[in-house]
Amino acid sequence: MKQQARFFKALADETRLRILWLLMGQEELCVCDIMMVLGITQSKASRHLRYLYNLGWVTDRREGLWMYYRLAVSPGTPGEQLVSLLGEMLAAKPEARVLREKLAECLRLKMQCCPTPGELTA
Amino acid sequence: MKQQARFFKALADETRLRILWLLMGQEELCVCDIMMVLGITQSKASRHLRYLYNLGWVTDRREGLWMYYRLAVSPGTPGEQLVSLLGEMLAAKPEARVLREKLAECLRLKMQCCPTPGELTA
DNA sequence: TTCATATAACCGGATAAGCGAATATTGTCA
DNA sequence: TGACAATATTCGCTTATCCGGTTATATGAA
Repeated sequence: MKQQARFFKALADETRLRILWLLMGQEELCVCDIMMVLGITQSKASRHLRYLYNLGWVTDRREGLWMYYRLAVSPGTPGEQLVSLLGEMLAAKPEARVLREKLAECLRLKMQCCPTPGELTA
Repeated sequence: MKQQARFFKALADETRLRILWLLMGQEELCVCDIMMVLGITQSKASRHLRYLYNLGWVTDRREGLWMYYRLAVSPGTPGEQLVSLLGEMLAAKPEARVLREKLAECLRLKMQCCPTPGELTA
């Protein structure tokens, strides 16, 4: 049952919840997106993303200098049920809505000034 | 979203998971039941039960010297969904089954040697 | 009241988690 | 190759968490 405790520990941190929330609303995000939207340092963003990666919550994909992360929960697994539950819990929160709006704005600006193939198809 | 992080933090500890698991299988339990089944100190059992109590996961009921705790998740809430998800996750675990068996044995012995009205109706 | 029992609360100490700053790694381009 | 950019990792540091042991509180009985 130590395994289960570690599983929930991933959700026991506000920053990681925010990251998962952003990834729920977008196919994939790079580290700098998350830094900007959440207003956190690069080291903090990267550290929590690696944490989630090591526990299997997200996968990564390198594209040039950028590392893109995306949610990696298989349908029917506890992880998937938990993520959708988390989504329900946060959908009502104004704070969470604001994050989604900031994300959309951030992605819009990015695509406008320096579009990449990755972003155009996403 | 700090609230949600605290919510999941309750499940980020193996002892608390075990306690919730036991409470899922029984109407209510007193502190000494949990001490015995999990093989932990009184201080540890009480501490985690108060933790769960303060976060609203369980309610307490005093009956003489004993404090009985029971799960306090309202149907349809995230808490209830989470508890049932946790139940699914643990049901397959041999370790969790063993705990339930130890609990049953422990309650059987208790009822045999010193039955109380509370236990007889439960 | 005094004692015994069950539980809660407190107290250090050990361990783990989180952080920013600095550094290392990896990939790109000239 | 060297310079640069995005990300990962390491390094101290601070803070939070968990623990066993102890003490305090509450209840019931003698």
